[in-house]
Amino acid sequence: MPSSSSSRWSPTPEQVRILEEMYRGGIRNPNPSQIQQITAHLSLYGKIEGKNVFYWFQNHKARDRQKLRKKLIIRHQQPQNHPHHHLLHYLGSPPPPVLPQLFHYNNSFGFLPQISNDTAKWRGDDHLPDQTREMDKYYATVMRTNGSDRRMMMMLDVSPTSTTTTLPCCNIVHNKPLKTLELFPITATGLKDDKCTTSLLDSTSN
Amino acid sequence: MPSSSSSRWSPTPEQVRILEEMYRGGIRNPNPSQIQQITAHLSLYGKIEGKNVFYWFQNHKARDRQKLRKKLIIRHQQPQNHPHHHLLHYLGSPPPPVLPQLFHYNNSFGFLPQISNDTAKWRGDDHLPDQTREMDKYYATVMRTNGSDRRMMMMLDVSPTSTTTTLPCCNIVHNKPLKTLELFPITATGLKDDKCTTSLLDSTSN
DNA sequence: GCAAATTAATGATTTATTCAAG
DNA sequence: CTTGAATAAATCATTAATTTGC
Repeated sequence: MPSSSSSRWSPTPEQVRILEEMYRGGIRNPNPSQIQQITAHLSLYGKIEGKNVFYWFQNHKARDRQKLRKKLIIRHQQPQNHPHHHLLHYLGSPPPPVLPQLFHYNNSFGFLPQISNDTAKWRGDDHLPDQTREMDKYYATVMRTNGSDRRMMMMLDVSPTSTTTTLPCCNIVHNKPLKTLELFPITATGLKDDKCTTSLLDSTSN
Repeated sequence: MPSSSSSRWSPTPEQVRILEEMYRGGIRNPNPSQIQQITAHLSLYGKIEGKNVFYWFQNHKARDRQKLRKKLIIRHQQPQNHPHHHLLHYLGSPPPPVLPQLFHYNNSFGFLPQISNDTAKWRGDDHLPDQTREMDKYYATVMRTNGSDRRMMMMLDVSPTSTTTTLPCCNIVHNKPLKTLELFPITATGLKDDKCTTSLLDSTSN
């Protein structure tokens, strides 16, 4: 039995492999659509939920960075005044400039690796085209129940303008019907936000 | 339309008052149900979304604690070796033991103030009663759309045990018919057979 | 070989910090 | 300057590796 009590997700090797590939491909902060897609895809290889994907990326990114930091510190060996640990914030993984071809998931999925807007945030300066943009940020908290029962929820906000009016339950806007799992033009169309499409490498500032 | 561009929520005085009362009443980490309720209630006083409530509590707690910390530091005035900011972690607000009567919201809502498990975690030592608990943790994703359109979703996890097939992508399971907003398990990210995906998504292969 | 006991990894939570609108 | 929004760091807790004694 599926174990009445697996209190935490244990990714299968395939799942890990795929996730790592995506990570290397440039994904850092998958947005909800991406999470959905990834989850759907990975669920072919074993039990998985959206939150697992979310957490995986969070942790992976953090630990990746952590490793790098440690390395550097050892390198320089200056124990004296290592700064407030915040100066090292963006050390870890300057999101890959552009994803290499590694990312063959482009084929199966529709999304580009999306250079996470870690450094480049949407500076709400530009007047975005219009809709077309789907979603940008997310936030997450998970609560657990007593024994083994967990659940992850996403509550659709009653959109401010349209007071309710139906929530299309599948609020995802699948534009086109596709085959196995694919995605719809999420992030679409090169909006400023996820510049994965157009300007991939410019920023790199820091 | 309400301002094509209000990029962030501005609570009305009433909303703030109520939130503060709840905070003083002991609420620190409202769970999704609570958030729903609070949101529903506060929406009577102005535009508001679940995530706003969530963030409000996060920020309020953090800043409350922050203030206290600052005070203490000034008090002791020992600039020399103030610790790694972690020693002060649980300084801020030891959640009120039990909420005083302040919390008249119990009347209108169904939830108890829930002393957040800030300090006291369930160290799986105690055998808790059983079910009766609703949900403890939640995870939510907020996505924002271009201009003014935002949506926050909570997707109910398909509970691990019940492998409810079906889920035609729209299987709404309103357990509780709340008035204003309802929730439903969108996307069964945990299931093997991803239902809605099959028919809905397209390949955007481009 | 195999479990119990330890340790290492890593999934899941919480807290601190940063960014930016108003 | 206040504070809503978002992200990253730190922490907790459980599972998987592994070591160890038999």
